[in-house]
Amino acid sequence: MGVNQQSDATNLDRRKQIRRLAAEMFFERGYEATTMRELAAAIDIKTASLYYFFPNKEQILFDLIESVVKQLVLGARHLVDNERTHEQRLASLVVNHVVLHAMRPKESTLGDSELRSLTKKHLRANVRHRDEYERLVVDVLEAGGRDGAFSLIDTKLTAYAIIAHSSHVGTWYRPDGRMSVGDVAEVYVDLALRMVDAESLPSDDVQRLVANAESFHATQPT
Amino acid sequence: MGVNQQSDATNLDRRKQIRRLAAEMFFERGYEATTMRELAAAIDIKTASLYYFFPNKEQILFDLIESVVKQLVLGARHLVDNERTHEQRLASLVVNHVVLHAMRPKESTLGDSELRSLTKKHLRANVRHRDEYERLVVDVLEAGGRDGAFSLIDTKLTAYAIIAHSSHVGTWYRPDGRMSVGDVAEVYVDLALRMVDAESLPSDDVQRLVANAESFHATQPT
DNA sequence: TGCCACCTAGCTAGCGCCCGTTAGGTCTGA
DNA sequence: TCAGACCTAACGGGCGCTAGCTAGGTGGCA
Repeated sequence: MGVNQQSDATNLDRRKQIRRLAAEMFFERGYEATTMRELAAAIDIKTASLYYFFPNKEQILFDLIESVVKQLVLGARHLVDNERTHEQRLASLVVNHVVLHAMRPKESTLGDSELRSLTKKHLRANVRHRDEYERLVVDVLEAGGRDGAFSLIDTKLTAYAIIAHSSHVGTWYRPDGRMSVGDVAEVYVDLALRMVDAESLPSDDVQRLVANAESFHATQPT
Repeated sequence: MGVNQQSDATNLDRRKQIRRLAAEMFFERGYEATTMRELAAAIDIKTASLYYFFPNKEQILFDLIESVVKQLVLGARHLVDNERTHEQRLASLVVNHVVLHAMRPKESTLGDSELRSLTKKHLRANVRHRDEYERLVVDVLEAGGRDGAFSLIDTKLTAYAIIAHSSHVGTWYRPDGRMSVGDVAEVYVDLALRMVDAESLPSDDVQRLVANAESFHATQPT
């Protein structure tokens, strides 16, 4: 071709470009329904060239799913460790979850809907991360329960419920909708606090957490 | 073959058998990843014979998804209409949702994860049903809010959250686990009532609803 | 400075396989 | 005898992936 040498300014990180478009297509059509030919066409390279950057199709999916769950755990630890009260710590978890799912809805959702397409090895690796994340949530709930800040109906199911409905944000949130990420996060924090029968947090507190989460996830490698 | 004439006792409802196995395989491997050949092999008929019962693959998926969402709406109306207080009416919705998702986890989950594989026409039909269902939940919440029985943070997001985390039951519930359907339903009812800041319901009340829901969904055509 | 080995980022061509679906035949019980 | 419930055989096409090539840089060293 010769014409395309500098077509993109981001010519140097084709990998990132592939991942971005793959996330979009896997999210919209599903992993199995997306073909390497379509993905290549969307990027305007030949199919075989994808294999220069990734060894196979499944590795692209795994990279996407893995990066999100790692980021989720990293963000959760980072935010929780800075907070003192049980209410603030639970709020950190919810804010982290909602903000990441609103910032990267496509990749985030893949981790819920396309796990079955991973190889056994990759699936195990991912389940380990998800268990670790679940553990984090359960620990915060239990600590609050022990100290009397929370009244828990069922710790594990409460953790499941908070994670499940917070993840759902990725499927309906639109940046140009009626609510900002901060608004959405505030609602979900309030809901979570009610679920454990805790005091509500002042809005300023939540917005501070949202700002922290946004800057943490914006500056992270990927 | 000649040997297989009466192989199953349910020889007459091959359609049901196909649907049951398709639900299982679509749930476990995904719709796109399941082939008509595998499905036929699991039933022990030839691939072409599937086309005697269904015109194409997508119709099987649509039948499964559609039957669940219809059942969901039917059950919700049936249960809600019999209850008087706002707390009982919200509890009805949650119980109906949880019981159906625990009774038919595979079909239920397809309606959340495989919608994108439907044709445009079928998708529209399904979205109409889902919107109708969402409307039902929103209406119960708003009525409770108007009468002061509930204190709502955000009606629509609360509805989303309740639907999302109650649907999640389908992915983790096992009949031989630590909790019965009744136990699970009770937890989710309590969580939902907390989310709207309402009084908790006596356990007897919830168990009565569970029994109603179970018998309603057991005797329904499909 | 000039040359050459090597690297990066693609490319062409095609292999081997599996996909959903169909046309048309056959067996069996009522 | 005839219709319902299957079957055999195969079509056309798309799939993931690979072997092997190449144009244009980059770095080391004679």
